[in-house]
Amino acid sequence: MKLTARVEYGVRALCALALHSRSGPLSLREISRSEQISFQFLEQIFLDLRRRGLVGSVRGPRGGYYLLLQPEEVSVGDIVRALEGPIAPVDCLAGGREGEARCHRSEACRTRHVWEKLRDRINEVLDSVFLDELIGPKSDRPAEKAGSQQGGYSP
Amino acid sequence: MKLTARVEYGVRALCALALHSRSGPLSLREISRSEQISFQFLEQIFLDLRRRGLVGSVRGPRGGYYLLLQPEEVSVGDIVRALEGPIAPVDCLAGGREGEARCHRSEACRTRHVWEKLRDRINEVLDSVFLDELIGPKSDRPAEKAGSQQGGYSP
DNA sequence: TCTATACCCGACCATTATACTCGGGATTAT
DNA sequence: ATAATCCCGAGTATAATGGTCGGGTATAGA
Repeated sequence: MKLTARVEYGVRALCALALHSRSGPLSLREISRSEQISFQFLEQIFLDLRRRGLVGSVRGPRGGYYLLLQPEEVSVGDIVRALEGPIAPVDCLAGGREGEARCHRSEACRTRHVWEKLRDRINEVLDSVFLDELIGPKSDRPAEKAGSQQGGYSP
Repeated sequence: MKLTARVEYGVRALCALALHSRSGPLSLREISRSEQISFQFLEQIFLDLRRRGLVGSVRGPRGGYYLLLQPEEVSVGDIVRALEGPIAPVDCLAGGREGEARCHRSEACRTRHVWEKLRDRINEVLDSVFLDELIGPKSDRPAEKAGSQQGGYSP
């Protein structure tokens, strides 16, 4: 019952992006430094986030990533599913939609509805929190300043 | 966000125990066969279930395991926690109680309350389902019959 | 046009967790 | 005595995780 580091990093990184919204794209190098996340690992994570349509990218100097949606439109659930795939606490729940994919073992199906309920609650919780809540009210946020260059965190 | 096979097996095995309640202990050999779970893996699982006080054991021929509580007193959450330890979707939530164990990274704490909420909902769901619900109404249950001997499933 | 900065991406690697297996030992009904 | 059963530490094969590496390609600015 654990989330991966990918998800933790992804959420934190997208918070950074959300806080940076108005100042153009934010480079992975900067996120890596400010969030203390391995730069190369971050690259992997952002490839998925881009493929899943959560962020856009700009190449070249002064490039980086930016949110494709408003912070209040991106839920933690979106991030989790982008980085870990569909949430399914047990294997027999993964893949296929509700009706099909029934277990071959009738006994297992006794417990199936528990796992379905669990899956639904997990999705509900994760879908109820959005990036704008995570970064807090505007008054809370540090004034944006253009960060310094180079570096990149490596554990 | 996955439960382990240990938990799946544990829940199924305890259902078997619950269905067998009145007929004395049930041996792992029988559970292994009827639930198609590796016998030796089941042994490991039941060691934990016993240490955590969910089942009692009887050694020797005609021995086996039995529930220490009524089926309506054992929740799926009890089983999960017995077999996987306390539920904590991210590491910084594991160990230590509410107040202490705060993250060293202030940024991470922005997201902390999401994971706490998630953890609490997961526990709620798992604690709301009990063994008696899983095995269904009495009318549903197959009449108990003394199972045949020997065997033990191995994948 | 050159160069540095950034994203892009497949492949690799080390560590850990998982899902078992193995080889015994202790207990007890028959 | 025998055989069934639980008890238990240690080993093992596979997969997932959390990275790293070595190259691309695009592009802003000198």
